[in-house]
Amino acid sequence: MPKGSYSFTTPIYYVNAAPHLGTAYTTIAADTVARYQRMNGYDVAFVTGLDEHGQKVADTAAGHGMTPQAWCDSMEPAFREAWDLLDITYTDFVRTTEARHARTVQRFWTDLYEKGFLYKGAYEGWYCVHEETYYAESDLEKDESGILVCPDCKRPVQEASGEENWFFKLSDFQEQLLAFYDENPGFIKPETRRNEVTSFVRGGLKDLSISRSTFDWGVPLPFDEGHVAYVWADALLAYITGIGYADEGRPGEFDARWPMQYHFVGKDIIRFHCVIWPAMLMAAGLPITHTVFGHGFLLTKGEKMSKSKGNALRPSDLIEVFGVDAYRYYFMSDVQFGSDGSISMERMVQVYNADLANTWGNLCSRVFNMTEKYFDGKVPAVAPPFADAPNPLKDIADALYGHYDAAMGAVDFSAAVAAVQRLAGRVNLYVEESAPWNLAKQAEAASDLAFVIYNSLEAIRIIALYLAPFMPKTSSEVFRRLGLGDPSAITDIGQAGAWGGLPAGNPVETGDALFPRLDGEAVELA
RNA sequence: UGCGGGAUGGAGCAGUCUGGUAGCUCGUCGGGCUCAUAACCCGAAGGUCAUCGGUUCAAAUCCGGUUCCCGCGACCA
Repeated sequence: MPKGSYSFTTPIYYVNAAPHLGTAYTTIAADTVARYQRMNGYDVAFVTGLDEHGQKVADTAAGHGMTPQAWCDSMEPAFREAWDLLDITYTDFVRTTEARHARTVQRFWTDLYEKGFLYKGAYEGWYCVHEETYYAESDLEKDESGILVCPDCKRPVQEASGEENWFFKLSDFQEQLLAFYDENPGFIKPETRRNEVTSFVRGGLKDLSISRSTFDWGVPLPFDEGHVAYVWADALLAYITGIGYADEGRPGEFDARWPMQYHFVGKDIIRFHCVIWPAMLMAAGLPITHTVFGHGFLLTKGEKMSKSKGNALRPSDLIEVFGVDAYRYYFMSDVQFGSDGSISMERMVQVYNADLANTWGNLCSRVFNMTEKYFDGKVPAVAPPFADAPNPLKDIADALYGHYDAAMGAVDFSAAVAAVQRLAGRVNLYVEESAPWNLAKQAEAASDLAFVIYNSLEAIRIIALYLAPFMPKTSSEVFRRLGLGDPSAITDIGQAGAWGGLPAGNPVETGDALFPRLDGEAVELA
C-alpha cells in the first residue's frame, strides 16, 4: 500500500548545452531519491525535461539551417540517451515546446493576469541582444571608446525603453516571501543558501518581465497577441506540467502530487526557485514545494568545470571506464550533496578500488566462494541454538534502516552510503574474526560455520538492498546470485531489511568479480 | 565593490552551532591471515587545525583584525 506521493524535479535543462557532468549529477541525485522512495513505499513522480524556448535557441537553430523545433528535436535524443545510459527512472520528461506545456503556461499566466498580478510596461534601461538580458545602467561597463557594453559578453547594448513587456508584480511579494522563509525554515537547503536568499529579498525586489514581443520562439500569451512567455515564466512551469497540471488526460494527478517534496537545482539557479517561483505560486494561490535543495558544483582542481577551461569530462567517457553503477556511486558518496566537491579521475579510481572492488565486491566474492566450497552453493540453515547467539552483524543491520532513512530523507547521500559501508566493513572484520576456513577443518564446528556463513550472506543481502538506489544493476545482480528477485520491486525496504530474510537453501552463485580492480596508471583519460 | 563559502597530517573531507584528549576515507611504512579481486585484518609514522591578537582554567571550536582561494550578482547543475 503506497504511503502517498513523493514528487520532485531536476531543473529542465537548457537544450543548447548537451548533457554534462553537472546535469548528470543533479539527475543522478534525483534518481537515487526516486529509486529509494519507491522502495520505501511512495508513489514517486520524478520530473525532468528540456528548456527549449528563447531567442538563442532560435538563433542557434537558424545557424544550423533548421527550424527551432527541428533543432530541439535533434537535441532531445542526447538527453534521453544520457539518462538511459545512467539508468535514470524519471516519470515525466517535459519539453517546453510540447502542446501540453503551452497549455500550462497559458492557463497559469492567464490566471495571474485575471487576478491582476500583471501589468504592461516599458523596461527602463538597457538590453543586450546576445545575453537576452536587461541591465540597469549601473550594471553596465564601458569599453575603451566609452561605449556602454554588456557586463557579461562585452558587446554594445541598446536602449530598451522601446519594448513593452508584461510584468509580474514580484515586488508585491517581498514581505510574504520573507514571512514564508521564516515560517518554513526547511524551504531552502542547505542552510547557508537561506541567508543568501533572504538577504537578497530584503534588499528589495523588482518586478519581473515575463514576456517578450521581439521574438516569437516561445509560448504565446493568450491575453496579448505578439507576446510570448519569457524564460522563467515558461521553464519553471514545466514542473507542474510534469505532474498533470491542466491536463484532462491525467485527472486528479496534480492535486495528489502538488506540492512537491523537492526541487533539486544547482546553487546557481537557487534564486529563481526560491524567489520567483514561490511568488508565482503565491499569486496563483497554490501551495509551495517543501524544499528547494541547491547542491554544490563539481570542481576539478578547484575550478568550476566548463568547456572554455577544457576541464569538462563527458559522462559517457566515465561510464566507459567505471561502469554506470560506479559512476553513480562515486558522485553520490564522495561529494557532499550541497557543498562544492572536487572530483578527479585519480579519486574516482581510489573510491572505486577501495569501496567497490575491495570492500564490497571482494566481500561478495569471498563469502559466495566459501558458500560454494563449504555448503555446496546453498544458503546454510542456522541451527536453533544459534538463533539467539550474539551477532554483531545483526545488531548493525537492525539499526541501519533508521540511520539510512534519516539520511536519505535529508538527501544526505554520502551519509546514507557511509552507514551501509560500515556494515560491509564490519562483515569483512567478522569473517576475519570468525575464520570460517578454520571452522571448516573441524567437523564439530559445522554449526558454527553455518552460522558464520549465513550471517555473512544475510548481511550481504541487506547491503545490496540499501545500495540498490545508488547502484541498481549491481544490487540486482547480487540479489540474483542469492537466488532472490529484483530489489527494485520492493516497496517496504525497512521490512525487507529485517534480519533473517534470506531463506536457507537458496542457491548461491559465485560469479565473476562485481568490480574488478582498476589499475590507476592504466585509467588515464585525455 | 556588494553578498556568500572556504583555509584541519601527502590528497579529499568531518569536527566549529552546544569550547575540554584532533577524527574519517585514500595514500605511505611494518606485521598478521589465506576464504577472497596483490584482497581482508592489526599496528605505526605524519597535523603548532591559514595568520595575528582577545575572551577563558581550557579555543580547530567564541570575539576582532589580516592574508590567500573560490562562488554568486538576476537564462551554464
